[in-house]
Amino acid sequence: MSIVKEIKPLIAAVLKDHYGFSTGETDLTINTTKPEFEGDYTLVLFSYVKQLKKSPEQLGNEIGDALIKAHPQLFVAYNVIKGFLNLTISDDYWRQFLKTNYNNQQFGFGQSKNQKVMVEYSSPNTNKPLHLGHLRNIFLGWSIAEILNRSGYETVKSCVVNDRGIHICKSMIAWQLFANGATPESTATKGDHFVGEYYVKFNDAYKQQVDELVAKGMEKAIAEKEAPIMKATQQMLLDWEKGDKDVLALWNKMNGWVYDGFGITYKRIGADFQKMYYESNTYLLGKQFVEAGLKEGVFFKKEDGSVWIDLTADGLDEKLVLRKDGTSVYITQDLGLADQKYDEFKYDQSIYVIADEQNYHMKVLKLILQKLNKPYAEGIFHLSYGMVELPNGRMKSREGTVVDADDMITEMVNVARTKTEELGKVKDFTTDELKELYDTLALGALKFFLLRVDPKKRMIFNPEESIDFHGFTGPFIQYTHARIKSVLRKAGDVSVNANIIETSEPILKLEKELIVLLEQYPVMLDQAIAEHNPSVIAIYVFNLAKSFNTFYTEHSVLNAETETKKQFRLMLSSLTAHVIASGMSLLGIKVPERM
RNA sequence: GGUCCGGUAGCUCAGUUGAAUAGAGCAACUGCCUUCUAAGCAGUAGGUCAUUGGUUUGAAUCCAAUCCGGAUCACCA
Repeated sequence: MSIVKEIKPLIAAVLKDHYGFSTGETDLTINTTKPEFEGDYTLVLFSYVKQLKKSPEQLGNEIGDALIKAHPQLFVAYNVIKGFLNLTISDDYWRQFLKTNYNNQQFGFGQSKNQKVMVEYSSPNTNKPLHLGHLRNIFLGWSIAEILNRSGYETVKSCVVNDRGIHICKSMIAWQLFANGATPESTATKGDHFVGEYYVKFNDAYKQQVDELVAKGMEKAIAEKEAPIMKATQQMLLDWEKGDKDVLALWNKMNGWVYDGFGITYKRIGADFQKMYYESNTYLLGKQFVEAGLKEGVFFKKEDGSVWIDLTADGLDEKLVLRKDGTSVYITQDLGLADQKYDEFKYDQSIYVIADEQNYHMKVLKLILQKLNKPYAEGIFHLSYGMVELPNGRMKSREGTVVDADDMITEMVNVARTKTEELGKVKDFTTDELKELYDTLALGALKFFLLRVDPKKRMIFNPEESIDFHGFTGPFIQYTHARIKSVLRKAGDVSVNANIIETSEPILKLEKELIVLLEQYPVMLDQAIAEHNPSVIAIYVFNLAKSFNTFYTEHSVLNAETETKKQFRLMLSSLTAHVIASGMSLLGIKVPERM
């Protein structure tokens, strides 16, 4: 149990015993004490001053006295400044914490929650390669699943591949028209990039045809429908739906190329899925909901035969759930897929990692399922994230302003190589070791960059400036880890005598700062889960690394003042390295032994 | 137009269940490598927390209005 959770009921008890004042533990405001004051944790007193008719100073002194008297093993000192009661926790408590956990590989992990959570993420289209926006999605989804997993939830990572529709047909038509049978192999191109090129070719040709028609005097809106290449694409979609053999063969072939390409990228960045869904299999789902919904009066039918739900009472609009020709729309298949997932996995929670442009859609999805009284409706959570934008606005694939995921990784690897060579610290590494280190640093920098920001906020990426390796970055934290490991290696295989710290001298300020932070790790995990927000972990691990570096510069571990100090600091360093490695692994980031 | 999200240092972001003098990183400037990794540390400078009003002992945080930016409201996906 965390120290704050431990303290709260003790304070509540004092308030009750001395003043007959009942307060919920959540009403107590306890913060870490600011470094300029004496103490570890601080109780804010203002809220009780009025009700108890005492001055903050008097109140603080009385509570402080009572706490020390009742729990001398826990509280050793206090001071009151203005309305703040600063409490000092005994060194014994911190030593005990360190002793219990310095070698505990499970530190921070939660007990089994007996709950299953599905996390759907990535969900790419098969007509173009992954870009920076996908990376944010993938890193977020993977990370939140990992955080849940380590905290005791059973997780199932899933992916819906958007493998059908007009956009896929565009690449297919363009390939038929312009490829002359070229393949990824024949052109030595990664499959997803290869197909993406034909998607671009389609758009170029389409634009040209529209311009020609407009030049001949046709109205633009009509020209956009009449362009021959567009008509051919629409015909192809119809043929696909009819199951035309040749079209299906081409579709399978081109999607296969894309999957090969995605596979390479997924493997490199560490993305994985336990369950794949393909839209070509799910796009007809959900029609049974329409029947049921009509019967229950949740949906209604218009004269033209289309089916709707009226959500105006919930502050939304009327939403179409079935076209007049009886075909499904997007929301219909999402209803069906939610149901299918539940059938298969009986999830307690289902998290959808989808960009915030679909906030409305996801709100409607959950609302409809609630109105249909689906047992799993409450467990649906949209992990909405902001778009990654360029300094001059959104990335547009048609305008060629997307930052390609593979290119981005390659560039980061180059930066990692350059910086490593400049510093020349790992000249004895083999080629393989160097390759691994560059990958570790490159992906560490990239993942940290995308995960350190609150998912809800849209973020700006400037391709002109490569991602930094100093300061609030992945490599800074990786460096700190390598540094600690270096010290631990030099210390040798010291089997730390945990008893030796029982009589140790006072814990110094910078040691205390570090140990207090370490103790908060499990609380951070809880917070990250409560907020569905991996940036909580990223910020925490950064602060931990920073705190270690300050300590490290000021105090020597191996040449500590006394042998007990040395033991204490080795344990402290060891736990710090472990929490850094553990926290970073929750973000999907590896930490090197040396760099 | 309706709904939702955002506006904090030159830049990128924390802080938003109200609490001490609003914090980091980058960029700028100044120091620190003969002892554990300087991808580091210490320091200087940089703020009308979009604006106005309100609630409160106390507001970047809550409420209202306004300004600015974005998303969304398709028989598109």
